[in-house]
Amino acid sequence: MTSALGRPRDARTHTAILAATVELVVETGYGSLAIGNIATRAGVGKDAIYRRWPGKPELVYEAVFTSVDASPIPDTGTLIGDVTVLVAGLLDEFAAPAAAAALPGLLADFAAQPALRARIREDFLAPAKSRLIELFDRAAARGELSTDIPVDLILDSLAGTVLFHVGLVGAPVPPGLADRLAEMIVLGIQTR
Amino acid sequence: MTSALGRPRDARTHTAILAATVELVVETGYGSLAIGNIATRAGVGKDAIYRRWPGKPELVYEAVFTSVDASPIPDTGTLIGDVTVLVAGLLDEFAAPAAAAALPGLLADFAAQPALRARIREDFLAPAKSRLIELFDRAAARGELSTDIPVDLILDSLAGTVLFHVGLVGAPVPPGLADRLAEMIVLGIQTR
Amino acid sequence: MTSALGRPRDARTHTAILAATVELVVETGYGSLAIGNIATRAGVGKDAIYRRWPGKPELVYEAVFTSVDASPIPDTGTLIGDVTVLVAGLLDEFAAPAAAAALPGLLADFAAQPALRARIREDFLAPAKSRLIELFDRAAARGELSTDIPVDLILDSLAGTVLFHVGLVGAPVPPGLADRLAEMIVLGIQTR
Amino acid sequence: MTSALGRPRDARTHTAILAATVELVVETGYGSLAIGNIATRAGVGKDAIYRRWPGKPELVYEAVFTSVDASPIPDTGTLIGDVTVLVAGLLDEFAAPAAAAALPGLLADFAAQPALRARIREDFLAPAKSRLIELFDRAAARGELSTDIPVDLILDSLAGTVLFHVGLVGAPVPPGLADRLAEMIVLGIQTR
DNA sequence: AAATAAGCGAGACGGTACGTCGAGTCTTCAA
DNA sequence: TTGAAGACTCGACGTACCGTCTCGCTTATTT
Repeated sequence: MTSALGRPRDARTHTAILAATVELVVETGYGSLAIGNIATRAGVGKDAIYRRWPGKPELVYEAVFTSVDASPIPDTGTLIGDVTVLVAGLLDEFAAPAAAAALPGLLADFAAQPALRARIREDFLAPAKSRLIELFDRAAARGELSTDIPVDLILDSLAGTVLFHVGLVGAPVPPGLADRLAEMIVLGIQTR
Repeated sequence: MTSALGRPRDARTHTAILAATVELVVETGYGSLAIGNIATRAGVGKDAIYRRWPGKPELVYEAVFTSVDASPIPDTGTLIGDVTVLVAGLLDEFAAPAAAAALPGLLADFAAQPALRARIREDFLAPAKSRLIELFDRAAARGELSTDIPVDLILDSLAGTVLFHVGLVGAPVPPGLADRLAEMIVLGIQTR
Repeated sequence: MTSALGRPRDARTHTAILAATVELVVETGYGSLAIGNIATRAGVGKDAIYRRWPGKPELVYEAVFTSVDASPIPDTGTLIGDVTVLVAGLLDEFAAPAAAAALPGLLADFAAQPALRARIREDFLAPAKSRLIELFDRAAARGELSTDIPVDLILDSLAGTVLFHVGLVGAPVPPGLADRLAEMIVLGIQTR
Repeated sequence: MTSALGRPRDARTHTAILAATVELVVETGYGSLAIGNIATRAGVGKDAIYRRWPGKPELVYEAVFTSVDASPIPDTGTLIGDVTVLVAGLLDEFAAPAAAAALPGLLADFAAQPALRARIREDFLAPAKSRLIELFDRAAARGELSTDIPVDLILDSLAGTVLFHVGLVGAPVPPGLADRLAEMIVLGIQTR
């Protein structure tokens, strides 16, 4: 059991850094976000940041995406209902101001480093995939679906579509987007 | 007709800059790509670059995406065939080494600037949309399709899926990806 | 006899360059004086300047010091009177706006290049020395002076004092400066 | 008493910068002296220089003229002796390799900026003037001198002559220069 | 008249240095 | 050991001039 030696880390420092990060990423955008500015805004030294996170991508990731897997797996009784809830959740999360501001740059930095690239798969895709599989298993048990489902393709489609719309097109999310996207994909795979 | 005044710009300089950009973006990645290094590699002064392009995003865009709209609109006789050809074209273009290396960072920079964000819509989405509409019109004429088609949603899905897979997941493109994606989307809209 | 081949140089171009140089050196100072700006102000190409002068120092020198040796050798009847006139002439010339603005930087550039350094001696010191010698010869003939006069030292003193005051101290020239300087030096050498 | 906050400036960095400046100004001359090269030679970042000095003139001034007022006020018993020592000191200081290399360009830069121009008067002329006044007071007490002495004129003459000779004429300093200059000026003012 | 040749304004060209900014690390004192 | 402050090296930024060059055009002399 490792006991803490020396002065313990201050939780308020942690909080202040994350809060400052969220504020600044909205104000200046991810690309113009400087660690030094975050430190100043948080009333903190730069080292206090580098002591906790290896760099900007990891810090922003933690600051912006806190509740990724907090939401429970939906169970509405129909596949299309479940997928709609899932997509709506994605949209909610990615369309938030800080997320929308951070996403393109953040993804670019993650994509550029193999080590971070792996985290996209592990932290984001893998849990989402297991959720999807559960939905499909339930749907198959109800007889809604055949068994050989291209889960990876569906995952790429759902996430890619949402990210593309929110992060790159930059347009506001139209009302029925989640419903229409879920319907299209589910019909596409149900029809064989 | 205004005749050119002063010494005209050297086409070889132009070419050398674009070539050096493609080389370096593959070698170092978009984020580490420095204008000064491009200039040195091209045997050119930095001014020669800034005279032609306002910044790194515009330069890389022109260097990497040259033949966006060069390919003819496919006409295979079936909607699913046409869309497959379209998606395969997207995959070919985005999976090329320079494009794959440049894409995430490039999209981040474009997304960060409203002026550039507009260019995504104008230079990329608008032409793609008109192509899609033509395919759908032909399909509707053949009776393959009803008339109220969510073109924007389909566009987001096709482009988003391809970009997500190539740019972020970073995995090699599996053999049948184009066919399976096209099939899923087309079935998804034909059924409803 | 070499006859002029091709189009002869335009005298108005010459004039315009010199005029623009004088204007700009007063407005911006010697250090911030750029050949390109002179060309623009004169409505002229940069080559028209480089065709006539090797560089900024030579151009400014010609633009600012036109009438160096135009004034006649003074002959007032007394040595002190002659030297006073000489010093007053120096002060007039060096205190003019363009000259005062150009002098320190110009001298620095001349001093930095051995080739130009020689021109200080030839174009400026040598003629002044021969003038001084004539004054001293006349004074010796009148019995005002012994014969072994340290002409070089006197020259350094007169020129150095005036340049130091005008160029570096930057103070306005006090009324009796020429008289008092001439008196001090002449008495200093007459007493021997 | 305010205690120093943050990491204190490293004295070795300071020293290394000044040493590199002296070396380079001798090797390349003042005009070709580049801040970036000084930084490289000193093994230091450019910021470390700009943090301490506002620009090249101030840096070179501090690097080259360290011991301006270190020498004690001479007291030889006669005015001419005292002034000779003073002039010899000026010559020694200005004829040193680094000083001779820096002087013309340095003076030009100082003269070009009003703020620096004032420093010539404050840091250099004012102390020298008070020294001169002390010499003259002692001489007057000994009866060597009348009381109304044009101190400013004498200062301009001594400094101007030395600077002109060393900085612009560029000739080596002849052996008896200090004696002869001091003699001329002192006789010039003693004779009334 | 045609050929030749230099001058001319405009501006592109390869360089070099500028002064600023951010990165990530290090060093001080205080808690 | 944490923490705020700020100095440290490094590297890229975008700009400004340098002095040269390459255009189309003009203005002279020579054939």
